[in-house]
Amino acid sequence: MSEEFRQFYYHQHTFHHDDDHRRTNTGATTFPYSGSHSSNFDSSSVHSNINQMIDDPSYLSFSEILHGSSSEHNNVLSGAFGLSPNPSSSVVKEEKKLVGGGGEININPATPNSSISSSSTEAGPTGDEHSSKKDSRMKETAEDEEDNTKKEGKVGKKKGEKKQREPRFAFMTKSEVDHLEDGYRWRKYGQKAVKNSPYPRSYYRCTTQKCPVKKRVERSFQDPSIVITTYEGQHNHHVPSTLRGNVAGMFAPSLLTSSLLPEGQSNFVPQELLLQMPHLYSYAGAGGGGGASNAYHQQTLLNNSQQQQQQQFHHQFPDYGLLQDIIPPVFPKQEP
DNA sequence: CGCTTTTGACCGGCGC
DNA sequence: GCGCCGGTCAAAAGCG
Repeated sequence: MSEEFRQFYYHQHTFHHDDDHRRTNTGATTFPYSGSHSSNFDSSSVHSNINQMIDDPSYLSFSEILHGSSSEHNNVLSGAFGLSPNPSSSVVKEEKKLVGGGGEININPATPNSSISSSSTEAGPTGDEHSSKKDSRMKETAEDEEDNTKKEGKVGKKKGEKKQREPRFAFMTKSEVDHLEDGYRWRKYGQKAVKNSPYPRSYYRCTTQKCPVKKRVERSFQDPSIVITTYEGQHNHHVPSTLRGNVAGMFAPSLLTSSLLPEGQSNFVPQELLLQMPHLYSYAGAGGGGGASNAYHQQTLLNNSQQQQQQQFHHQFPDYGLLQDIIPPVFPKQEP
């Protein structure tokens, strides 16, 4: 399982500026960011942001979502799903290497044989999210009224209790666009400088009422072409109807996941993930509906061996069905 | 005019 | 207690 945490599916994804379609926010127009962020990189704290996600035991692999248990199958999809934090999960303490540029990302422990160490100090069963800070705020807005999640945190949070961490999903994408179209509507509510990175982290919230989903978007400072997106929570609604006409809406999670994911996970797969699948791209092109609006040209980075493994995966899980072209797995690293 | 983004302030947690 | 940090708020500005 811990190995899976360190495997991020990696998509190449080139954005064409002259086809600046319906992005919902600034996207590439603000890239690269210029700010007063310090760039005194410390080699001892390399990409702590990425490590934080990868190390976080609350992240589970996609295969765990698919099959309901941890890693019988060593096939992993892009990134890491997070369900309720598992106190027994392993935490990788060692630094990982992120090799970019060449089109290949390797996130490996520095010392493979000793890379796994158990820890229950971080993100235990109660998590450590503190998104309900309004309790001490003077102001109350209508938005607050509708946000039950926050209220729960507000009311439910007692001394010594920590708020339950929401399910999370993180993945990396090679893209010039920071905020990828995913079919849902998001409102940016914050941006913070990331320590040891010249690139800021942006915070988005799903604009649908009562939907608790949030996401964070940031760039890897080691390879600025890589965007790291972290989803938190599950959508409690479908893709907005106004967006169903485009390519994103064509692949609403309900469509995709109802037969794929365990109960309760049907709205969990982020559209960004789906949109980045090259197979999906061709699928969308065939459909015609999203052809013009889908300006993404993508390629996965599977080598021959991985492709063979992919075929084996399809053979192993025939019920993957049509979805096999939408959600390819990431295969375990090759032994030399 | 309504919605979104920007951005500085603020908060709680945590380490020292 | 203090300072740092990640995350959030909300007024102001921007935009269509």
